[in-house]
Order: sequence, then structure tokens, then C-alpha cells
Amino acid sequence: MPPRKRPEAQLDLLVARADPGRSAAIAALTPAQRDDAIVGQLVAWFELVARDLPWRRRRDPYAVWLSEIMLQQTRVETVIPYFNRFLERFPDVEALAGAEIDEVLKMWSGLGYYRRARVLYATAREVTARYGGNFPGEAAALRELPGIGAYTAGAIASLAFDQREPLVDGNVARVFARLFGIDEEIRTTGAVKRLWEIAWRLVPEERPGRFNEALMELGATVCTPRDPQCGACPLEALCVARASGRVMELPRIDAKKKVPVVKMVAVVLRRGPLVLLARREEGGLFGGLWEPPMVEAASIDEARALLAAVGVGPAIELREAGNVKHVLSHKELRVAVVAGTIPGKTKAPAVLGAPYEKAAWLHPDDAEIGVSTLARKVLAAAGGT
DNA sequence: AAATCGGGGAG
DNA sequence: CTCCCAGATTT
Repeated sequence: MPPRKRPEAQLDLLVARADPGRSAAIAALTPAQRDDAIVGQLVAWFELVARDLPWRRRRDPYAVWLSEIMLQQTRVETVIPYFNRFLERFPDVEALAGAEIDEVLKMWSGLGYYRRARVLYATAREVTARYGGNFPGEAAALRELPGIGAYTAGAIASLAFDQREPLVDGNVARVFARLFGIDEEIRTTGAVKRLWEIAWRLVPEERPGRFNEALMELGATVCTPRDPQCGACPLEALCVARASGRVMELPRIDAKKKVPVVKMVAVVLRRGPLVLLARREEGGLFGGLWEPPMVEAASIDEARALLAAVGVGPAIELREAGNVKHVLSHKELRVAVVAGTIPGKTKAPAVLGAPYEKAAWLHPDDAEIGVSTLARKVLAAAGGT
């Protein structure tokens, strides 16, 4: 969805031009005046440039909640097609509550952080059973639902219920760090506390959701991490970082340590058009998803216990089908893929052991099951689908 | 406070 | 390659 064309002429009336006396201008305002100016400038700017996003077309609690869960640590552009497909298949909370978890996971496949799909399903059932299909409107009640933390509760309460509730996400944290010159490492407890206090102070009684959305929109489109467009910012004249030449230094974020490498072996067994897939236990990595069985192992020889478990004996010919690299946020998986063919009529193993709860011969795309991107890479490496 | 939990897009 | 995204939850 392309951003709406910016009406430059109107924007110029709002955006203060570069001004050497900016520091003095900020200092001349009382704190309350500065806050009022921030809210006013930001909302006026947002009214002009707001992107046309699918979840902005229906601000009902179900659509807001669904979009906010999907948007957790996930880019807008990535979410859009998932959101549209999801709403088409599950048009309301009752439809979602009446589905099977495996179909929900299927609709979530490729989006990542699959625990979100499970908490989504759990919340749909709870809202249907306990609240008669109506989401609670208070942030405190929303916060009790699975998968809804401080940010998401504030987002739903303000956007869908017009409650004066603040929110702080990655965008807001960056905007505040620059706007108010917060030097502290942005993820520390102290900084997070400050950010929420500022958000509480600023969020207006009048259309709080619009203000919250404007704040995030500014962080996403103007006050970006790499190449902030200060010349197009409605808050330029009010920004501490801009006035002190520290825009690129803020927010302060300490480097994250590099992720460990984990070597694995996956086995792709075919039986005619079907593939042996195993369902991972809920709770951990890729919980509830189906995949070709794999195990942490430094070599194929080290994975012989898994091969035995899936019924690969001396009579079954295996070939090395290649290697797959898959990077997660906290580890890097390097998977050696082996492939083979099993005679027809062979049953799937009843027990595979952790982390798998069961196994079956399935078609990865046709079955009503969730499949991770890693599993798709492994299947692709083995050839065909 | 640190670790866990996906995947991809931008520079 | 690095960074980080409309975070939540557990340890």
C-alpha cells in the first residue's frame, strides 16, 4: 500500500524551518506549552500524511486487536497480506474461536513468533466464552488477556475504545529519546519508566488513539533509525536532539552480542506424494508447527538415533540434499538436509520423542497445518514439495 | 536483567 | 554484513 502523497504546500505551513535559534525557542516555552505544541503539531501533521493501512479502515476492537498482535516486532509491510487473509478467513472473534488451532497456525505460517498465534486463539476463545464476543474496553482488563502486554493494551484501549491510555513501542521510544534528549540506554528499566511517564503526560483526552498512532507514524516514516528526515518533521523546532546535533547519537542502544550457531540434521522422507512431518510440542521454538524431523547434531552420523526413530534402516538409501541456514533473533541454525524414499504403506512412527508430539505422512501445502519458513527451506532443499 | 521467541527489509 | 521492527513472557 503506497503512502498517500504528501501535500507539500500545506505541510510547509506546519513545519518549522531550520532555525539557528532553535535552542532558545525551546527554552522560551514552559514545559506545558512545549507539550501542547508537540501534541498539536503532531496531530495536525498526521491528519495530512497518515498512511492508508488496512486496519485503519475498521477501528473495531477485533480488527485492532488482530493487527496489534500481528504487528508485535513485525513490520507493517509484512503484516498487511497476513492481516487481510486472516480477516477474510476469520471475519470475527467467534469465527476465530470456532476454528482449529492448526488452521490458525496455517494462516500464521511465515509470520514468525508463533506463540502469538496460540495466544490469539486463546484470547478469541476467552473473549467469546467470558465476554460474549465483546472485548473489554479497559486497559487493565485487556492486559489480563494472553499476549496483551503494556503496549498492546494501550493500543487497543486508545484506538478501539477511545480511552486515554498511552503506548510506547520502538518508534515512540526513538521519537521520545530524540525529542527529549534521553541519554540513557533506551532499553534499561529506568529509560522505559521515563518513556511511559512521558507518554502518560502527553496523551490527550481528545482522540488519544489518533495521537498515539501519530507518534508511531512519525517514528516509522520520519524519525527513522538510519536516515531521519528532520527537514520534514513537524517537531523539528521542538526537538532537543536536533537542536544539539545529536539526532544520530540518539537513542543510545548498546550493541547486542552475536548469536550462537547451532548445527542440526533434518531428514526428509517421501512416501509417494507425501512427506513425513512431525508436530512440535507447544511452548518452545516453532511450537505446534509441523516439519521434517530434525535434531541438533554436528554430523549425519550423530543423527542416527533420529534416523532410526523415523524408520530409516540399512535398506533405505539416503542422499545428502544440501544445507540450509536459518537465522533467528537468538541463534543461527545450520541444517544439513538428508533425503530418502520410504516404500508405500509404511506407517508413520507413533513416537518420535521431544520436541515432537506426533508424526504423520502429509502434504505440506495441502494439509491444515502450520509450517515454518525453516521447514519450507528444508523441504525445498530436498527437492519438490 | 537476561533469555526466549521468526522472519525479512533496508542501508 | 548489521540493525531492528506498532513486544510478551519466562527465567
